[in-house]
Amino acid sequence: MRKWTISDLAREANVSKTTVSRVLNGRPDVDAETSARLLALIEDVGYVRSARAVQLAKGRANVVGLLAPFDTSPWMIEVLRAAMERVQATHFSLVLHSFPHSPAEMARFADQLNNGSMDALMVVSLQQEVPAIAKAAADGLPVVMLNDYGFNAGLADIIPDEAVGIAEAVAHLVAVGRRRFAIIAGTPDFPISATRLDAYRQAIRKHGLELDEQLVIEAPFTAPAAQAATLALVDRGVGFDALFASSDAMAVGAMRALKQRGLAIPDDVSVVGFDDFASAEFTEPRLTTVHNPLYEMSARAMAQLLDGVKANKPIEKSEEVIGTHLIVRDSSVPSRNGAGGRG
Amino acid sequence: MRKWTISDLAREANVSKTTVSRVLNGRPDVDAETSARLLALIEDVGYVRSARAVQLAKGRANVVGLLAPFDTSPWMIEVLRAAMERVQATHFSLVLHSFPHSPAEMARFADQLNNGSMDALMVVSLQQEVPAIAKAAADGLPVVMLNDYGFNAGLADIIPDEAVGIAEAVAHLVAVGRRRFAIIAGTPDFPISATRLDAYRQAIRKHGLELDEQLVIEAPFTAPAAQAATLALVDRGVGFDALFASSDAMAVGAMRALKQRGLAIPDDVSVVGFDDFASAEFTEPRLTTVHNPLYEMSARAMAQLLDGVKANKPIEKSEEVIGTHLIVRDSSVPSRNGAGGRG
DNA sequence: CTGTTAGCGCTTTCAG
DNA sequence: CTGAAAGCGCTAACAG
Repeated sequence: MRKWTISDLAREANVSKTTVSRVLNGRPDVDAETSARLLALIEDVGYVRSARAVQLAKGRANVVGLLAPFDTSPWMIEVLRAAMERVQATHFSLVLHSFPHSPAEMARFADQLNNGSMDALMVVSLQQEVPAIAKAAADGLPVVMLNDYGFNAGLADIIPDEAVGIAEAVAHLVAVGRRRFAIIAGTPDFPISATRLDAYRQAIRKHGLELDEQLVIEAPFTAPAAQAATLALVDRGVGFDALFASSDAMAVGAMRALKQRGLAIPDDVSVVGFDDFASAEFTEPRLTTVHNPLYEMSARAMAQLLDGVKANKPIEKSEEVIGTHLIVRDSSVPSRNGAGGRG
Repeated sequence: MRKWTISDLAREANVSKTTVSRVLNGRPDVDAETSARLLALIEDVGYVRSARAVQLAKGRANVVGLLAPFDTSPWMIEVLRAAMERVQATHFSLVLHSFPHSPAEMARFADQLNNGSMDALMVVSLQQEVPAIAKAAADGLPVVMLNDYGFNAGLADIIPDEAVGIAEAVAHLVAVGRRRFAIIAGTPDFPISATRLDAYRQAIRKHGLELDEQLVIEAPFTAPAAQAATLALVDRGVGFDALFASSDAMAVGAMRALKQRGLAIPDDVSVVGFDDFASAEFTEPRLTTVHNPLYEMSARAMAQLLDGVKANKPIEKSEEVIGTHLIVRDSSVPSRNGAGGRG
């Protein structure tokens, strides 16, 4: 016999398909002897339930979709790790979807949203309005966004509380004696650029200091761009002893520029980044940075989604915030320690 | 009407389900007018085919599974990128599976292998025998391994040709004037440790030189371990001017150690790594390294798998090799350039 | 505790 | 060019 089905088992054991199904699903209302006999047979012939048939009959696929920018982002691995761990503890599967680039891809994705191939959806850093998603959510699909920053109104969104970690960073810088704060801010096309800049400015104020606007410079979120910007910043001639780069990649560029100008890190300038990607361990010196809680956010999103599926109800609009915190490494603590220092 | 089905469409349009199905599948043998009318209706009511029903009827899920170590490996993103790109060009989906850690997880995975939830499987860096996979493959499931190094006999495996890139690296080191070669080798529990060490040794021989066994030291594949090993190596007092670290992470540790001992990179010692992960751009100096062709390997594997599914036949045992090459950055070319140099 | 009878929504011979 | 009928393999009332 090629592949056993529930009917084969039923015939072989002289019971009905229903009974077999009950045993398969561990229902209590089956005679112990019958159950044991069936289980033995199942084991014996190596029967395994057809996932497809179950899905059709149950009207559910036990699949959560993950829509994310796999093409670019190295930090996606953090999101994946968390999602996988949560999913693996259940009977769900995780299926990946890249952002649809062409209209054709968008159409296919919209179909997937509605053809029952997923029971829930997690969307990472979309940051653009996609009506098909909102519609699916309105039709009852549990959807949680990560880092959407309000682009898709009405959907649940989970974002990091960047200000907390940045405030920690500033407090740390003050504690090690820094007073002249500079920042490589991101470009205005990303919402996070302003968020991080504002948080930095506010945090500095809380310490009775002021962010000198001459020490603010914008750059794209890449190492080379930040390097150029930092060079320009140093060349303005306005001294600074603390530099916050709006991302780890930018921090790398900034550190290169500082070294180029003969400034020692951290002795002349303390550098702090944002993200805490794996690479932060590999910079020289190792980078002090604000941990971006992608893992935690993803875990949280997945928990909400799985709950949503189980409860069989959509997820309400909400904006959940996950705290960030500073990871102190070697790029920020000068050896000759200033004011509040402990050196 | 809540959710349109093929029957609803048939009734509404006064045709049979069969005809609707034909139109849905773009079969040519349908009256043009009927077809147009149906298409209009479909568009009109926003009908979308149930993926689950199609899958059950067709006996195929159009899913390729990806079994991989998501918990640890940052380079997985490369594998994912390639796999997603290939998959997105088709009507397949990619579903993720983490390595089963407990027997229970293994049992669940083995079930998935046989319950029709995937039509093909790609396995990354498993490097341990998993009979369930071999069995599924024998039963007709297309399976391709990446970096399995023969642990699962009888299955198709794709591996990098590390020797090519390492030979390039050695040639490069010779060209910039290096003659005293050292290596931080991996520990023997990983097959790649010996592969890389041997390739290095052979390459050096091809240049009429010899790898001094005093300049070989083993360490786990991490930065701290490599740092300690490098310190020990330097302290042996046997001079060297070129150091090959068996991974990028190890190279980072090695560079730290060299700096600790007052050695300049690349002027005193040229450092070359292996992997070319994103972090290689972030080291100081930027790391010259052998590119690990994970992306290419994954793309190749996916192509084979999709072919296998389309042709509806298993994939034969094979060992495909993908070339590697050297990426020259700043850690290897000394400013005062030696022998074959071009400075 | 167990079986009967309908589906789940689509595909596919086989006739016409 | 079109339709009837029989599945795909399992679940789920509803009776007993």
